[in-house]
Amino acid sequence: MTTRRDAVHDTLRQSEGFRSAQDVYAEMRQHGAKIGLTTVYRALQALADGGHVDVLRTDDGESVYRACETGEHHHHLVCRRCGRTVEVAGPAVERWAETVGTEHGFTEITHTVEVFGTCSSCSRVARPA
Amino acid sequence: MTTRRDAVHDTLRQSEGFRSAQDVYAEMRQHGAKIGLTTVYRALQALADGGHVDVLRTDDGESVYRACETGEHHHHLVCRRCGRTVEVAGPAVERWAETVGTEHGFTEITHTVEVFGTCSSCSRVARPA
DNA sequence: TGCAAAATGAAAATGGTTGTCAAAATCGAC
DNA sequence: GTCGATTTTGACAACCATTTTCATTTTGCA
Repeated sequence: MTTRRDAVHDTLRQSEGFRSAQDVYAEMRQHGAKIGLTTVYRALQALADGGHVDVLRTDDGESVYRACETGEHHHHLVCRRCGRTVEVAGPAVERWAETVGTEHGFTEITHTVEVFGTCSSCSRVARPA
Repeated sequence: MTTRRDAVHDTLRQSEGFRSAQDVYAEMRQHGAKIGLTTVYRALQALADGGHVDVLRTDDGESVYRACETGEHHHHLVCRRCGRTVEVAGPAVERWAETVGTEHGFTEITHTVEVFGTCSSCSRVARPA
């Protein structure tokens, strides 16, 4: 009962960066897969719930997904131009978040951290913002 | 030409935490203000563009706004239950983001950092997740 | 005062995402 | 293998925050 979900997962794994549900759907159809948009959404949600893929929101509110190489907690360094993504660890940040939260009497502390930049390839190609 | 915008800004300033455009609109109408939803959206965008308010996205894709006390770069510690928000500085995080980006050959580095938790008042009231 | 430019807002359009529901695939028991 | 029950699927419609449109009102300024 997971053929579809695996197919979605595989498609995601073949991508360098974060992809939207619609992206994944379009790509799968192009490769001849018989799958509906609804199913792609459901598969991505299931994968995200199970911690198999990471989710984040673009500035225009789209959810984008990425197959993580590691199951451990990590953050992302994302190229704002081409979407290429590097997984990075930040023990110092984890500690900082925990400390800051505790200092103000907060409990059950979580955090979101994403770093954006222009990767070396992209900055070589075009300079203007 | 800024009466409306100021009114929106004021409404935002009276709030403890982040508010959605629809929230702000509803509240202004309740207080008798004659303003359209479109204008609220436009005002919030203008304020955000001008750096007068901070924007972030909720998990369900809604944009929420908050009047910052400081114009300087800072992050937020947000209570996930009541929305109460504390502005926090994190010099260590700034440096970390910059370093991590540079190490991987990225330029023009920016970052988003938000910390979530349950504030002391809320954790006293109810325990379950 | 007059008029051009900007602001306003009601209503319609947009678009990603979710809900609905009937058809198809899958599973388990016999 | 077969049959009914359960799950999965996907076309389509519904949702809803946000944006666009556009006609009207207000404002800026000579």
